Amino acid sequence: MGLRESKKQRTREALSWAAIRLAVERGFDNVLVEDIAAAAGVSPRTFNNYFSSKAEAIATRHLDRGRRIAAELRARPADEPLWPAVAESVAAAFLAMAGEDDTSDHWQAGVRAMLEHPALQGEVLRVNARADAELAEVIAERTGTDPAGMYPRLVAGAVGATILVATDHWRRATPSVPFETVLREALRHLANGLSTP
Amino acid sequence: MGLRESKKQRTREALSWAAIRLAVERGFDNVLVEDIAAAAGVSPRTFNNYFSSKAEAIATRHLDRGRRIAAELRARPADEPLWPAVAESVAAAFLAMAGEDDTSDHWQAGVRAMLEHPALQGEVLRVNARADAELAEVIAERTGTDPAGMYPRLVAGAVGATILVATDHWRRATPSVPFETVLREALRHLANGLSTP
DNA sequence: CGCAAATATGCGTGCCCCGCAAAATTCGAC
DNA sequence: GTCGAATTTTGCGGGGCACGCATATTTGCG
Repeated sequence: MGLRESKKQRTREALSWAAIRLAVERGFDNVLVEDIAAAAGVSPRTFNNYFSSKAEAIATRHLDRGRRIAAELRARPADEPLWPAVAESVAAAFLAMAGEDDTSDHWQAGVRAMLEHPALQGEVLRVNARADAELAEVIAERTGTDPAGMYPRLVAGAVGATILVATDHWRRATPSVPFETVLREALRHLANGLSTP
Repeated sequence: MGLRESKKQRTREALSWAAIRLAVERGFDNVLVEDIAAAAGVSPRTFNNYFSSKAEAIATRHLDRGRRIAAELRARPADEPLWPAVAESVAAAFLAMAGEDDTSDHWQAGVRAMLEHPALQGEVLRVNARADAELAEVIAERTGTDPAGMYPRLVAGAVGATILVATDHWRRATPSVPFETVLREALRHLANGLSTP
């Protein structure tokens, strides 16, 4: 990557991170694009050269994680059975990105409040769908099924939905529970074909 | 329902329908709230008393359909196995609302274009999630599982994702295919536990 | 160095969404 | 029917967002 591109990357991350931090601290509606730009050291106009909305700047981290799941799955041995491979890929992707997260109660409460904003919900679901599409490609390769058929997309969609449910469940759990436990339980249900427990 | 409320209902539907028609005909960005309000015979300000955005006005039909699925499922015999009951409920809900749709190629192309708009994608996914939550409640009752646990939400999420995949697949299919065929194939995969075909 | 390409910025515009208060309409009791 | 209370509609105004366009600035390279 050239110097030019890596600087762009850093600006992008600074903007995204500033957007998240400010929105968690003050609430989505109490943050102006102007504030985010200032926190990242660029002009307000530049913000919209990187992201087409506040919500997109915040949700881009979710997209990165989704992409990483597909990447992890691609890197796994091709002869590994599908469900274990998926479970490990998801777990690995979350683990790899967990270090950056603040785990204080205060932060988590802020995140929960932030995620109630309609614009953010829509955007998160949208990036989830985009990640599902990438995941579907990998699954088609892995299972040898038609990439234009429904099967790979159905599996990817179910995995994406499972991650959403697990994440949501974990965020609401009181007292708090290790995320990996919740995630693996959810994926276990899925691997069992969602048969009634 | 009182006279007052039924009039509100009619206004709501007039606004939603006008929003859809205009957006399909001209494209989402080429329709102003002002146009929608005019087409429905109310003031622009009134539009936002009913819907908090253009996208919401359009997506509310999807929400209605989602709600209906939950209602159909609730109306089915409690001893029917889960997957067939779900499949029939989904099929029934789509069938019941199919009559109102324009099936011309022109219309369908317009719908496809409209659905590419980010704001609309987010909103559709959002209402899908809300419908999933209602569906989860019914599934919890039906399966006797903990409504606060993950299982009902996982099933509902998978069903919701399946419907999205089937709908999308059907919209892109060329030459066109009966929707019910696609839908039932998708649900069959799901009922099979998404095992590799 | 000096030029070409890429990026950042400033400015102006059109639109959206909502709060608020003032009309207008509806409903029920009499 | 009529009147008053409750509900709904409307107009106005404001704050903010997203983006097109032209200009300035920075960057990488010969």
